[in-house]
Amino acid sequence: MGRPPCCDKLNVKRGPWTAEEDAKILAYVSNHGVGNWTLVPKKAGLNRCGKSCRLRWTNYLRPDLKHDGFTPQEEEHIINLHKVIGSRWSLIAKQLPGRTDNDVKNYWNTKLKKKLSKMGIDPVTHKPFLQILSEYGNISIGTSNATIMSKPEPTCSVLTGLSSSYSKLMIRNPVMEQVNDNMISISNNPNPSWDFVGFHVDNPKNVQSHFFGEATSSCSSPSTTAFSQFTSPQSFSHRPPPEAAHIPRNSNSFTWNEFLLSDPASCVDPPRQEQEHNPSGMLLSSDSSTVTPNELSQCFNGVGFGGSGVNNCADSTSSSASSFVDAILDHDRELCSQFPELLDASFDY
DNA sequence: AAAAACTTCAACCGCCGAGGA
DNA sequence: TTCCTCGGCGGTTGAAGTTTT
Repeated sequence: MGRPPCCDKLNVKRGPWTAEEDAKILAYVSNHGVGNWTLVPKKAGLNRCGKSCRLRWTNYLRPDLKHDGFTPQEEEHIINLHKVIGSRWSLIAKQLPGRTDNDVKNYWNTKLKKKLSKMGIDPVTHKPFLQILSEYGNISIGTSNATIMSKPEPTCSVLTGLSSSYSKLMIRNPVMEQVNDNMISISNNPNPSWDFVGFHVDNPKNVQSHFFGEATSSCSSPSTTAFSQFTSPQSFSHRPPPEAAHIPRNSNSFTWNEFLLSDPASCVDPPRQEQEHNPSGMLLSSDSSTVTPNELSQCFNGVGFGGSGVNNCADSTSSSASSFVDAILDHDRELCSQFPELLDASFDY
Protein backbone atom coordinates (compact mmCIF):
# COMPACT_ATOMS: atom_id res chain seq x y z
CA MET A 1 0.00 0.00 0.00
CA GLY A 2 1.54 3.28 -1.06
CA ARG A 3 5.20 4.06 -1.40
CA PRO A 4 7.89 3.49 1.18
CA PRO A 5 8.70 6.49 3.38
CA CYS A 6 11.28 8.85 1.99
CA CYS A 7 13.55 8.59 5.01
CA ASP A 8 13.80 7.64 8.63
CA LYS A 9 13.34 11.03 10.16
CA LEU A 10 14.79 9.95 13.49
CA ASN A 11 18.15 8.97 12.05
CA VAL A 12 18.86 11.64 9.48
CA LYS A 13 21.11 14.61 10.02
CA ARG A 14 19.50 17.99 10.49
CA GLY A 15 20.70 21.56 10.78
CA PRO A 16 23.13 23.55 8.67
CA TRP A 17 24.65 21.99 5.61
CA THR A 18 28.39 21.52 5.27
CA ALA A 19 30.39 22.30 2.14
CA GLU A 20 30.99 18.61 1.74
CA GLU A 21 27.28 17.86 1.74
CA ASP A 22 26.68 20.64 -0.74
CA ALA A 23 29.34 19.19 -3.00
CA LYS A 24 27.65 15.80 -2.90
CA ILE A 25 24.31 17.25 -3.90
CA LEU A 26 25.88 19.25 -6.70
CA ALA A 27 27.77 16.23 -7.96
CA TYR A 28 24.68 14.09 -7.86
CA VAL A 29 22.49 16.62 -9.67
CA SER A 30 25.09 17.27 -12.32
CA ASN A 31 25.27 13.56 -13.04
CA HIS A 32 21.65 12.56 -12.69
CA GLY A 33 19.66 15.74 -12.93
CA VAL A 34 16.83 16.79 -10.67
CA GLY A 35 14.10 14.37 -9.72
CA ASN A 36 13.07 11.70 -7.25
CA TRP A 37 14.53 13.40 -4.22
CA THR A 38 13.84 10.42 -2.02
CA LEU A 39 16.63 8.57 -3.79
CA VAL A 40 19.09 11.43 -3.66
CA PRO A 41 20.37 10.94 -0.08
CA LYS A 42 21.12 7.29 -0.66
CA LYS A 43 22.66 7.72 -4.09
CA ALA A 44 24.60 10.83 -3.13
CA GLY A 45 25.85 9.35 0.11
CA LEU A 46 24.07 11.77 2.38
CA ASN A 47 22.47 11.12 5.72
CA ARG A 48 19.72 13.61 5.04
CA CYS A 49 16.02 13.52 4.33
CA GLY A 50 15.18 13.76 0.66
CA LYS A 51 12.95 16.66 1.38
CA SER A 52 15.82 18.45 3.04
CA CYS A 53 18.02 17.78 0.00
CA ARG A 54 15.40 19.22 -2.33
CA LEU A 55 15.10 22.30 -0.15
CA ARG A 56 18.85 22.80 -0.05
CA TRP A 57 19.03 22.53 -3.82
CA THR A 58 16.09 24.74 -4.64
CA ASN A 59 16.84 27.42 -2.07
CA TYR A 60 20.61 27.59 -2.19
CA LEU A 61 22.51 25.40 -4.61
CA ARG A 62 20.64 25.92 -7.87
CA PRO A 63 23.10 27.50 -10.29
CA ASP A 64 20.60 29.99 -11.60
CA LEU A 65 20.02 31.60 -8.21
CA LYS A 66 21.01 35.15 -7.46
CA HIS A 67 22.69 35.56 -4.11
CA ASP A 68 22.99 39.32 -4.18
CA GLY A 69 20.57 41.80 -2.69
CA PHE A 70 17.20 42.66 -4.11
CA THR A 71 17.10 45.61 -6.47
CA PRO A 72 14.62 48.46 -6.02
CA GLN A 73 12.84 47.20 -9.13
CA GLU A 74 12.48 43.78 -7.61
CA GLU A 75 11.25 45.32 -4.40
CA GLU A 76 8.58 47.24 -6.18
CA HIS A 77 7.55 44.21 -8.13
CA ILE A 78 7.23 42.12 -5.00
CA ILE A 79 5.03 44.76 -3.45
CA ASN A 80 2.87 45.04 -6.54
CA LEU A 81 2.46 41.30 -6.78
CA HIS A 82 1.81 40.93 -3.07
CA LYS A 83 -0.84 43.56 -3.35
CA VAL A 84 -2.60 41.53 -6.02
CA ILE A 85 -2.09 37.93 -4.97
CA GLY A 86 -1.04 38.13 -1.33
CA SER A 87 1.56 35.88 0.21
CA ARG A 88 1.74 33.44 -2.66
CA TRP A 89 5.52 33.42 -2.49
CA SER A 90 6.11 30.75 -5.05
CA LEU A 91 4.05 32.62 -7.62
CA ILE A 92 5.79 35.86 -6.83
CA ALA A 93 9.19 34.18 -6.99
CA LYS A 94 8.39 32.78 -10.42
CA GLN A 95 8.11 36.33 -11.67
CA LEU A 96 11.57 37.15 -10.30
CA PRO A 97 14.28 35.21 -12.10
CA GLY A 98 16.93 33.84 -9.79
CA ARG A 99 14.85 34.27 -6.66
CA THR A 100 13.25 31.55 -4.59
CA ASP A 101 10.02 31.67 -2.69
CA ASN A 102 12.06 31.51 0.48
CA ASP A 103 14.13 34.50 -0.61
CA VAL A 104 11.07 36.53 -1.41
CA LYS A 105 9.29 35.51 1.75
CA ASN A 106 12.27 36.37 3.95
CA TYR A 107 12.79 39.66 2.18
CA TRP A 108 9.17 40.57 2.62
CA ASN A 109 9.09 39.63 6.27
CA THR A 110 12.36 41.33 7.20
CA LYS A 111 12.43 44.41 4.98
CA LEU A 112 9.40 45.26 2.92
CA LYS A 113 6.81 44.76 5.61
CA LYS A 114 8.69 47.18 7.83
CA LYS A 115 9.14 49.68 5.05
CA LEU A 116 5.43 49.71 4.38
CA SER A 117 4.60 49.93 8.05
CA LYS A 118 6.93 52.86 8.52
CA MET A 119 5.13 54.60 5.70
CA GLY A 120 1.83 54.11 7.45
CA ILE A 121 0.80 51.49 4.92
CA ASP A 122 -0.77 48.31 6.14
CA PRO A 123 1.36 45.52 4.64
CA VAL A 124 -1.60 43.18 4.63
CA THR A 125 -4.16 45.33 2.86
CA HIS A 126 -1.68 47.70 1.19
CA LYS A 127 -3.87 50.57 2.22
CA PRO A 128 -2.67 53.67 4.00
CA PHE A 129 -3.72 53.52 7.56
CA LEU A 130 -5.29 56.95 7.33
CA GLN A 131 -7.36 55.82 4.40
CA ILE A 132 -8.61 52.91 6.43
CA LEU A 133 -9.53 55.28 9.18
CA SER A 134 -11.25 57.67 6.82
CA GLU A 135 -13.18 54.87 5.13
CA TYR A 136 -14.67 54.03 8.46
CA GLY A 137 -14.83 57.54 9.75
CA ASN A 138 -18.49 57.25 10.56
CA ILE A 139 -17.92 54.74 13.27
CA SER A 140 -18.82 55.51 16.82
CA ILE A 141 -15.80 55.83 19.00
CA GLY A 142 -15.19 55.42 22.67
CA THR A 143 -11.75 55.12 24.19
CA SER A 144 -10.75 53.28 27.28
CA ASN A 145 -7.19 54.63 27.30
CA ALA A 146 -5.72 51.26 28.14
CA THR A 147 -1.95 51.22 28.11
CA ILE A 148 -0.27 48.42 26.21
CA MET A 149 3.28 48.04 27.45
CA SER A 150 4.25 45.02 25.45
CA LYS A 151 4.09 46.61 22.03
CA PRO A 152 6.63 49.39 21.95
CA GLU A 153 7.13 49.78 18.22
CA PRO A 154 3.87 49.63 16.26
CA THR A 155 2.14 52.91 16.43
CA CYS A 156 -1.25 51.65 15.50
CA SER A 157 -2.82 48.24 15.37
CA VAL A 158 -6.18 46.80 14.67
CA LEU A 159 -7.67 43.95 16.60
CA THR A 160 -10.90 42.48 15.56
CA GLY A 161 -13.01 39.43 15.82
CA LEU A 162 -14.44 38.99 12.37
CA SER A 163 -17.55 37.37 13.65
CA SER A 164 -18.38 40.43 15.66
CA SER A 165 -19.50 43.83 14.55
CA TYR A 166 -17.45 45.36 17.31
CA SER A 167 -13.75 45.84 16.82
CA LYS A 168 -10.90 47.49 18.60
CA LEU A 169 -8.40 49.89 17.20
CA MET A 170 -5.21 50.28 19.19
CA ILE A 171 -3.59 53.66 18.74
CA ARG A 172 -0.42 55.02 20.17
CA ASN A 173 -1.89 58.43 20.46
CA PRO A 174 -0.20 60.72 17.98
CA VAL A 175 -0.88 64.41 17.72
CA MET A 176 -2.91 64.97 14.57
CA GLU A 177 -3.64 68.33 13.09
CA GLN A 178 -5.26 69.46 9.91
CA VAL A 179 -2.90 71.61 7.84
CA ASN A 180 -5.19 72.33 4.94
CA ASP A 181 -7.84 70.63 2.84
CA ASN A 182 -5.40 68.15 1.41
CA MET A 183 -3.00 67.63 4.23
CA ILE A 184 -3.00 66.57 7.81
CA SER A 185 0.05 66.34 9.98
CA ILE A 186 1.06 63.77 12.50
CA SER A 187 3.71 64.60 15.03
CA ASN A 188 5.32 62.68 17.82
CA ASN A 189 3.53 62.72 21.06
CA PRO A 190 6.12 63.32 23.76
CA ASN A 191 4.13 61.16 26.14
CA PRO A 192 2.73 58.34 24.03
CA SER A 193 0.40 55.79 25.46
CA TRP A 194 -1.81 53.19 23.94
CA ASP A 195 -5.46 53.80 23.45
CA PHE A 196 -8.04 51.21 22.75
CA VAL A 197 -10.64 52.56 20.44
CA GLY A 198 -13.72 50.47 20.10
CA PHE A 199 -15.94 50.95 17.11
CA HIS A 200 -19.00 49.49 15.57
CA VAL A 201 -19.13 48.67 11.92
CA ASP A 202 -22.37 48.61 10.03
CA ASN A 203 -21.39 45.73 7.84
CA PRO A 204 -18.78 43.36 9.22
CA LYS A 205 -18.32 41.83 5.79
CA ASN A 206 -17.08 45.14 4.53
CA VAL A 207 -14.57 45.32 7.30
CA GLN A 208 -13.34 41.88 6.51
CA SER A 209 -12.90 42.60 2.85
CA HIS A 210 -11.18 45.89 3.39
CA PHE A 211 -9.21 45.50 6.56
CA PHE A 212 -8.45 41.85 6.41
CA GLY A 213 -9.04 40.86 2.86
CA GLU A 214 -5.81 38.95 2.78
CA ALA A 215 -5.66 37.84 6.34
CA THR A 216 -7.50 34.68 5.58
CA SER A 217 -5.26 33.80 2.69
CA SER A 218 -2.03 34.67 4.40
CA CYS A 219 -2.67 33.02 7.73
CA SER A 220 -2.68 29.31 8.12
CA SER A 221 -4.20 29.59 11.51
CA PRO A 222 -7.88 28.85 11.63
CA SER A 223 -8.27 31.53 14.25
CA THR A 224 -10.98 34.02 13.55
CA THR A 225 -9.02 36.86 15.07
CA ALA A 226 -6.89 38.95 12.78
CA PHE A 227 -4.14 41.25 13.95
CA SER A 228 -2.65 43.88 11.73
CA GLN A 229 -0.07 46.43 12.63
CA PHE A 230 0.52 49.89 11.35
CA THR A 231 3.12 52.39 12.08
CA SER A 232 2.56 55.98 11.25
CA PRO A 233 5.11 57.74 9.11
CA GLN A 234 6.41 59.81 11.93
CA SER A 235 8.22 56.80 13.28
CA PHE A 236 10.87 56.50 10.56
CA SER A 237 13.74 55.06 12.50
CA HIS A 238 17.23 56.44 12.80
CA ARG A 239 16.11 59.91 11.96
CA PRO A 240 15.79 62.93 14.13
CA PRO A 241 12.19 63.24 15.21
CA PRO A 242 10.54 65.23 12.46
CA GLU A 243 8.70 68.32 13.42
CA ALA A 244 5.74 66.79 11.70
CA ALA A 245 5.18 64.17 9.04
CA HIS A 246 2.74 65.41 6.48
CA ILE A 247 0.52 62.96 4.76
CA PRO A 248 -1.63 63.90 1.80
CA ARG A 249 -5.24 63.42 2.56
CA ASN A 250 -5.49 61.77 -0.79
CA SER A 251 -2.94 59.21 0.21
CA ASN A 252 -3.23 57.34 -3.05
CA SER A 253 -1.04 59.90 -4.65
CA PHE A 254 2.42 58.59 -4.24
CA THR A 255 4.43 56.00 -6.10
CA TRP A 256 6.34 53.07 -4.76
CA ASN A 257 9.32 53.92 -6.89
CA GLU A 258 9.90 57.16 -5.17
CA PHE A 259 9.88 55.54 -1.80
CA LEU A 260 11.68 52.36 -2.63
CA LEU A 261 14.45 53.98 -4.58
CA SER A 262 15.28 56.12 -1.61
CA ASP A 263 17.48 55.06 1.24
CA PRO A 264 15.28 54.37 4.23
CA ALA A 265 17.83 55.97 6.50
CA SER A 266 17.63 59.20 4.60
CA CYS A 267 14.06 58.94 3.48
CA VAL A 268 12.21 62.17 3.97
CA ASP A 269 8.49 61.73 4.08
CA PRO A 270 7.83 60.23 0.66
CA PRO A 271 4.16 61.10 0.64
CA ARG A 272 5.08 64.70 1.31
CA GLN A 273 7.57 64.71 -1.52
CA GLU A 274 4.96 63.35 -3.79
CA GLN A 275 2.57 65.98 -2.67
CA GLU A 276 5.09 68.65 -3.45
CA HIS A 277 5.74 67.23 -6.88
CA ASN A 278 2.10 66.86 -7.50
CA PRO A 279 0.22 69.47 -5.57
CA SER A 280 -3.02 68.65 -7.25
CA GLY A 281 -3.04 65.31 -5.49
CA MET A 282 -3.78 63.52 -8.72
CA LEU A 283 -2.78 59.93 -9.04
CA LEU A 284 0.52 59.70 -10.86
CA SER A 285 1.09 56.01 -10.93
CA SER A 286 -0.51 52.91 -9.61
CA ASP A 287 -3.29 53.33 -7.15
CA SER A 288 -2.09 52.05 -3.84
CA SER A 289 -5.47 50.94 -2.69
CA THR A 290 -7.25 49.44 -5.64
CA VAL A 291 -6.20 47.28 -8.54
CA THR A 292 -8.00 47.35 -11.80
CA PRO A 293 -7.90 44.40 -14.19
CA ASN A 294 -5.69 46.48 -16.40
CA GLU A 295 -3.24 47.12 -13.59
CA LEU A 296 -3.19 43.46 -12.79
CA SER A 297 -2.36 42.72 -16.37
CA GLN A 298 0.36 45.33 -16.43
CA CYS A 299 1.94 44.15 -13.25
CA PHE A 300 2.18 40.59 -14.42
CA ASN A 301 3.24 41.42 -17.91
CA GLY A 302 5.80 43.85 -16.65
CA VAL A 303 8.07 41.19 -15.25
CA GLY A 304 11.39 40.04 -16.54
CA PHE A 305 13.64 42.82 -15.30
CA GLY A 306 15.30 43.28 -18.60
CA GLY A 307 16.50 46.63 -17.35
CA SER A 308 13.57 48.85 -18.08
CA GLY A 309 13.93 50.19 -14.59
CA VAL A 310 11.30 51.69 -12.46
CA ASN A 311 8.48 51.46 -14.89
CA ASN A 312 8.67 47.79 -15.58
CA CYS A 313 5.32 47.28 -13.97
CA ALA A 314 3.76 49.06 -16.88
CA ASP A 315 5.82 47.33 -19.49
CA SER A 316 3.03 45.39 -21.06
CA THR A 317 5.18 44.31 -23.98
CA SER A 318 7.13 41.80 -21.96
CA SER A 319 6.89 38.30 -23.26
CA SER A 320 7.38 36.65 -19.91
CA ALA A 321 3.75 36.20 -19.05
CA SER A 322 3.25 32.71 -17.73
CA SER A 323 0.31 30.40 -18.20
CA PHE A 324 -0.64 31.28 -14.66
CA VAL A 325 -0.86 34.89 -15.65
CA ASP A 326 -2.89 34.04 -18.71
CA ALA A 327 -5.21 32.00 -16.59
CA ILE A 328 -5.75 34.85 -14.18
CA LEU A 329 -6.36 37.31 -16.96
CA ASP A 330 -8.74 34.97 -18.72
CA HIS A 331 -10.59 34.45 -15.52
CA ASP A 332 -10.61 38.16 -14.92
CA ARG A 333 -12.09 38.88 -18.34
CA GLU A 334 -14.67 36.22 -17.78
CA LEU A 335 -15.65 37.71 -14.45
CA CYS A 336 -15.79 41.19 -15.89
CA SER A 337 -18.05 40.09 -18.70
CA GLN A 338 -20.37 38.37 -16.27
CA PHE A 339 -20.24 41.02 -13.58
CA PRO A 340 -19.65 44.42 -15.19
CA GLU A 341 -19.98 46.07 -11.83
CA LEU A 342 -16.58 44.63 -10.95
CA LEU A 343 -15.10 47.20 -13.25
CA ASP A 344 -16.23 49.83 -10.86
CA ALA A 345 -13.18 51.71 -9.64
CA SER A 346 -14.05 51.11 -6.04
CA PHE A 347 -13.62 47.40 -6.35
CA ASP A 348 -10.77 45.98 -4.30
CA TYR A 349 -9.17 42.62 -4.71
C1' DA B 1 34.14 46.27 26.54
C1' DA B 2 30.17 43.79 27.57
C1' DA B 3 25.43 42.90 27.53
C1' DA B 4 21.12 43.41 25.48
C1' DA B 5 18.32 44.03 21.68
C1' DC B 6 17.57 43.54 17.07
C1' DT B 7 18.04 41.57 12.29
C1' DT B 8 18.79 38.14 8.95
C1' DC B 9 17.93 33.98 6.64
C1' DA B 10 18.70 28.92 6.28
C1' DA B 11 16.25 25.28 7.70
C1' DC B 12 12.43 23.03 9.51
C1' DC B 13 7.41 22.07 10.24
C1' DG B 14 3.02 20.83 8.96
C1' DC B 15 -0.47 21.03 5.62
C1' DC B 16 -2.37 20.02 1.03
C1' DG B 17 -3.29 18.16 -3.68
C1' DA B 18 -1.80 14.85 -6.95
C1' DG B 19 -0.99 10.51 -7.98
C1' DG B 20 1.13 5.72 -7.25
C1' DA B 21 0.30 1.13 -5.31
C1' DT C 1 -11.67 2.92 -3.43
C1' DT C 2 -8.45 3.57 0.03
C1' DC C 3 -4.12 4.41 1.87
C1' DC C 4 0.05 6.44 1.58
C1' DT C 5 4.09 9.16 -0.19
C1' DC C 6 5.88 12.86 -2.93
C1' DG C 7 6.53 17.38 -4.10
C1' DG C 8 5.34 21.89 -3.23
C1' DC C 9 3.82 25.47 -0.43
C1' DG C 10 3.41 29.10 3.35
C1' DG C 11 4.45 29.86 8.14
C1' DT C 12 7.68 29.62 11.84
C1' DT C 13 11.96 28.94 14.32
C1' DG C 14 16.43 29.70 16.09
C1' DA C 15 21.43 30.30 15.45
C1' DA C 16 24.54 33.60 13.93
C1' DG C 17 25.63 38.09 12.96
C1' DT C 18 25.02 43.04 13.73
C1' DT C 19 23.77 47.14 16.09
C1' DT C 20 22.59 49.67 20.06
C1' DT C 21 22.79 50.74 24.87
